[in-house]
Amino acid sequence: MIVTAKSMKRCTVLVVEDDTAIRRGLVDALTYAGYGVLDCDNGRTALEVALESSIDLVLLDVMLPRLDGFGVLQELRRARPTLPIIMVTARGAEEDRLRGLGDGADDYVIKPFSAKELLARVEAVLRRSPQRASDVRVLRAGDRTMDLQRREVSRPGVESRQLTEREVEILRYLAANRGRAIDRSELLRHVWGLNPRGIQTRTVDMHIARLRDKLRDTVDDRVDQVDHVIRTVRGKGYMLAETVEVDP
Amino acid sequence: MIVTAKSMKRCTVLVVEDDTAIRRGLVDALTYAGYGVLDCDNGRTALEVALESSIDLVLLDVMLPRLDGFGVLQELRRARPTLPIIMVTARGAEEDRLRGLGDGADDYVIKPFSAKELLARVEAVLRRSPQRASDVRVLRAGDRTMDLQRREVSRPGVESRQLTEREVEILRYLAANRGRAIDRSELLRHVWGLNPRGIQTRTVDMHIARLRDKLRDTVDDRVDQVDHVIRTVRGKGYMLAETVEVDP
DNA sequence: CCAAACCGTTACACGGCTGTTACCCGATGG
DNA sequence: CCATCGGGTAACAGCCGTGTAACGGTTTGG
Repeated sequence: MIVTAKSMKRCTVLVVEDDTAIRRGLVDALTYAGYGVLDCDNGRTALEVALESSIDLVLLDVMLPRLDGFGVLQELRRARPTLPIIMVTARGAEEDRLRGLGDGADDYVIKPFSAKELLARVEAVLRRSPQRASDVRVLRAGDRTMDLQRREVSRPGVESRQLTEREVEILRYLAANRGRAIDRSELLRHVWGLNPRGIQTRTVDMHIARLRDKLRDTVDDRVDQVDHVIRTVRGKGYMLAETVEVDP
Repeated sequence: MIVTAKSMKRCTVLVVEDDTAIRRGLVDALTYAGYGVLDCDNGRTALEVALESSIDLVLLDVMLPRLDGFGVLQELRRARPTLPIIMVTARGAEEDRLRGLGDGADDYVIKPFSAKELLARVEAVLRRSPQRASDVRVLRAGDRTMDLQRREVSRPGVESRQLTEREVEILRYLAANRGRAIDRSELLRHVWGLNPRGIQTRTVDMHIARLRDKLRDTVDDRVDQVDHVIRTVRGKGYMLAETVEVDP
């Protein structure tokens, strides 16, 4: 399936490639598939465009005049850590692929490539696969550490507190969907495995409260600090504060 | 971070996929990430290779000639119950994923996928798969010494107590999988060699209790100190406390 | 052959986990 | 300003997971 899904918004791709013929081929294929396309032929311009325009994905050749692909890759990663980037490497340049992946590229294609292959990879990278809950192992917020694998929350100098299975699952789900407020129904569905019509219990709230209590941990912690881990979104639900780091 | 951790041994992955282009992509990505890679294009050969060579993980396509992915999965599971297996399914084949997970696959990736996504899945599965337990010799917790080789637990000034083979194996397995709660099923599988559906026996608990008793050893030891060696993770199982040192 | 060690099962008591209810407070909005 | 609503949490009761004593069967070693 090459055609973009109905629900998918029209994405804009930046093509960075100095060979005019190849560049045109890329632009054509992407345009035909329904993407918006910008293109340029050197690294420095690529950086400017990528950082100023609203780009959803970058197709990045390795061999470029003025600033090579790796330079662009590193700069881009620093400025926009989540921007999807696909490296375009020549056949036989194995070490380029390794280096690209190591530097944070999402994928690579090998020249020469078919339009079908290219589009498949673009689609794969754009389909931002949500982080799987099972991958979340550790959350950090300030000096607090929430170790979901060991099921405990700890901070330096304080005895660690154990977490319940439910509490772990709540944190796990919030972490896997961070950046978004989760309403109580969704939590009940995914953590409890229920399928509630409306909410009439305060179960979720209670568990959040107990969780916050364990996070608060020692009494000296100011209450409003707790919101720096689990934030209440009034009228909606709860979400992980954006200051919380999520480690795999 | 794509690069495999320093501490992780070099793992060998078996790629089973009949589409040549996709197979090559898989092999490339894995090779460049530092894995050893074997590959084959049909189910029957896959079984032979997986059972004869020393494979650490299998990437298994569902659609295969001669013996389909599920057949391979079941055969493999019977022969090597703990071998990590990732299924590769086509987009939209929901029931395939469910069936795969039900049959004991550890994870799945959906075609098309990016190299980064694939490597993330492989890493995640390898990370949570059980480690080899054979090279654990001595555990230390405080002034207690558990010598798995000599099958005894000792502490200064107290007569040492002998451990049974089962007790040694339990400690060994917990030590090899430190930092993770092990449920009773997993222990029954790895220490007893059983393949339990549900748990209805308290055997594991009993052995843990006897083990703790030997660890408690002298009466002066406070009960809650025992949790500093084998910790109960309620609703899950047991795990070695993080204060326990593991020597090879 | 006996005794001791080892092992799995059963039974039961305890305590932790959990969902519910009730009540309070602050926010919201007229 | 008051009325209403949404959220925080104290208190409680039921359930179920866990610890372990006791028992009987099996194996091991003398």
